[in-house]
Amino acid sequence: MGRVKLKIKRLENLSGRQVTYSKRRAGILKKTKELSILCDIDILLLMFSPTGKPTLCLGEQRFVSL
Amino acid sequence: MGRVKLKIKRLENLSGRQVTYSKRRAGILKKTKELSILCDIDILLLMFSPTGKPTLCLGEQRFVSL
DNA sequence: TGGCCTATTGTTAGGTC
DNA sequence: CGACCTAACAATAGGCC
Repeated sequence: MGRVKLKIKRLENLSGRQVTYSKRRAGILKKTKELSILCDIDILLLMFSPTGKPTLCLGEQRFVSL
Repeated sequence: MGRVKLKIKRLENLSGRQVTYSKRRAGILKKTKELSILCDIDILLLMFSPTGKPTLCLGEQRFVSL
């Protein structure tokens, strides 16, 4: 999606990785929460930003960025 | 998306939850892998199906359904 | 359950502030 | 870094096998 189609390979630019990370992280967190509610299931999601900052998501609970 | 807009609330029908789980799980797993590759980061995703079957995904590695 | 199909709605790249 | 905008492209609900 987006104005241009991205090839799924490592983005060479750090700032580009951070911007893409922030945007896509929001989308994945949203889908994760929706799935946990729709299907009434447990989901654990832990990811680290390109600079190492962790984000933890436990189902429909508010996600925690440490 | 889809033919009809779904309200984000628990699906009352078990078979419906399983079908939705299967379809959306595939989408989330895809996005998780893309993000780990694009941004060169670590991601851990663990989720349980409506019947309790776990799926573990570690970044770009092939996901493991136990 | 899983794959295919397609109308519809959702996500996001690039840019600006 | 986050919020907002919007054109493009992607995910998916429902249906059928």
